[in-house]
Amino acid sequence: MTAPLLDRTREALRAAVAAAAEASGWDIDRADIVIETPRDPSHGDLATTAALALAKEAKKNPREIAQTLKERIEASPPPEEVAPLRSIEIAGPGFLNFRFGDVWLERGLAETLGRGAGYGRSGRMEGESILFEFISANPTGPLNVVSARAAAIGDTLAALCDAAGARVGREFYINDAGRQVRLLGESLEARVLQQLGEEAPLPEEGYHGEYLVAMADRLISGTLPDWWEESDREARIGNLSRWAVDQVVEDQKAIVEVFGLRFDTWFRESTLHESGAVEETLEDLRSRGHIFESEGAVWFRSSELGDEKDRVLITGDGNPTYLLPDIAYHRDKYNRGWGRLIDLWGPDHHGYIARMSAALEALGHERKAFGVMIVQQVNLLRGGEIVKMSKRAGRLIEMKELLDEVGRDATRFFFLLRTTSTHLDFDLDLAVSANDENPVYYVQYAHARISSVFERARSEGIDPDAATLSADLSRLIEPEERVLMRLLVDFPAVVADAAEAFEPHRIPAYLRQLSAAFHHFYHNHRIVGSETEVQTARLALSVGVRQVLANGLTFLGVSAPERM
RNA sequence: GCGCCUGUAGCUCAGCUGGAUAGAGCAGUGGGUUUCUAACCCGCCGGUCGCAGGUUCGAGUCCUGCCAGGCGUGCCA
Repeated sequence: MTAPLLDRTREALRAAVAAAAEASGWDIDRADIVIETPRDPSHGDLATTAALALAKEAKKNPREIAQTLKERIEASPPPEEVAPLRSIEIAGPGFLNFRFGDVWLERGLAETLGRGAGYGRSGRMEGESILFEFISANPTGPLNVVSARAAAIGDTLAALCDAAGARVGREFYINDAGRQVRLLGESLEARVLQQLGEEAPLPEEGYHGEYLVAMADRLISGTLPDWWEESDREARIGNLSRWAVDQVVEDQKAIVEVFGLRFDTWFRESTLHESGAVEETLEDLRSRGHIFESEGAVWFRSSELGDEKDRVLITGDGNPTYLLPDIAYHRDKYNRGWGRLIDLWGPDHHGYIARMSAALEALGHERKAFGVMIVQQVNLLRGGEIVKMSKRAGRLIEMKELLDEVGRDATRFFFLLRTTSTHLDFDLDLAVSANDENPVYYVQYAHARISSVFERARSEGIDPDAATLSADLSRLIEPEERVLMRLLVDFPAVVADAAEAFEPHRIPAYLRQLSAAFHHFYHNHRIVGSETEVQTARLALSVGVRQVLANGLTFLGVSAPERM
């Protein structure tokens, strides 16, 4: 696809600066030429620090270099149809500030209107294929709030990378094998027996949550399955575990859907054991020379690949540790054709990154083809106090409770507001508050407000969508209008930058900025009722703004209401 | 001990991969639209960017060392 206007413009300027430097005999890597948006709009539309970067090598005053570059660029400017340069200024220590003709922003608005719901997409990450794995909780209980945060981030990140042109997948990993699942079965057995009036203590490290009581109810209230009476206790535990896992996974699927996200795959660990992929992986590692045996256990020599010590894959009593099937799982992802794997893990897993990276490198994959984002912990605040959570005691805030109390829009918005790597204080009182203290409404309100303006226009027989076709965009000359147009031009780059940096929080930040600019514009200028041609142009601008608000909110999984 | 995250306004946080005078929201305070939604807009108040060095034309951002808080450091998952 054609690159968005801002990307094209930057590229054209970069080329012009590079050519000017080269003609002067200065050597600068094209990629090192930074073309940025000045913080202060009075410094122009775009700026470069190239002269400052060249100062050392050229052994000249940066302002002199800037002067030379300026003259050469003016002598052979970038193509008018991409970057209609109106002036170049030298400022400060040697910045080059570029200013464009009005037509530049008008083209940007035209592009926004032309691409509609597709505006924001680009080809920045074309050719990449990325599989995002997130939530991936043990199927032993309800999803909690950290899972909710990971869900919001993973889903939005995938959407952003998709918009940037990458092929993406969303995957949920179900650890339905191993000790925890067995404990789940044993815990459920105890709950069922208790309800049948028998003395049956919960296993020491079992699951104490109330949800197992409810689950036992469900199991008994129907007729107990045939396998319940099976004499072999092992078989009964196995059946209970499977049954319980299915129940839990169904619940997880349901709540995830309420949260508004769809996984492309729900991958079960057990399939890796059944298919022999676990053994295959071990043999693969062995044939590549990364396996040794010691003290009766099978080890992976991960210390040779950056891990702090070697890791056990098969324990002394012959069972695989969690690591081996997990390596097999990631190996499977590559085998399914994904070029890059991104996992979202909780902070308690950070020590695990080195060994997994080592394993995947041992299997012949590039280190940068595997990445882990640590989603930091969430503190829920109520009345200014941290709500204590404890998994062991069975007291934890479930994702479902959060959604019931706060609702999907506010929950997702709050989780996406902050950088992923920081601990998050989630103020429940603020999130549920339906007043102007709540930042969620600010963006949604801008969208609703524009919708309301359109309703008004239609009541006067004016069709806003038709206005976009006939509008003379050069009638948009007010400063507030130009600010909005510039923000619209920025949008695809904001999306692509957020995707490449894996920083979804940039989207809500941008949307707040855009909303603020619209509220400001709205306050100072009339749309419906202004002079006809101006009215048409302003309606077109509003269509563009509303479209970008909607597109951005869609990335976040937050609704864009017509009225509030 | 070692590893990871964090430390920026009273509170919660941004700061675009090293640039120009460090920004928002909330709280506080004072105003605003008889016209398309006041869940809005405008003003004021508020800063030793944890501390100390270093790198350079330039550091909140990079390097080193401290200080403080959180999490981790299993032949558990």
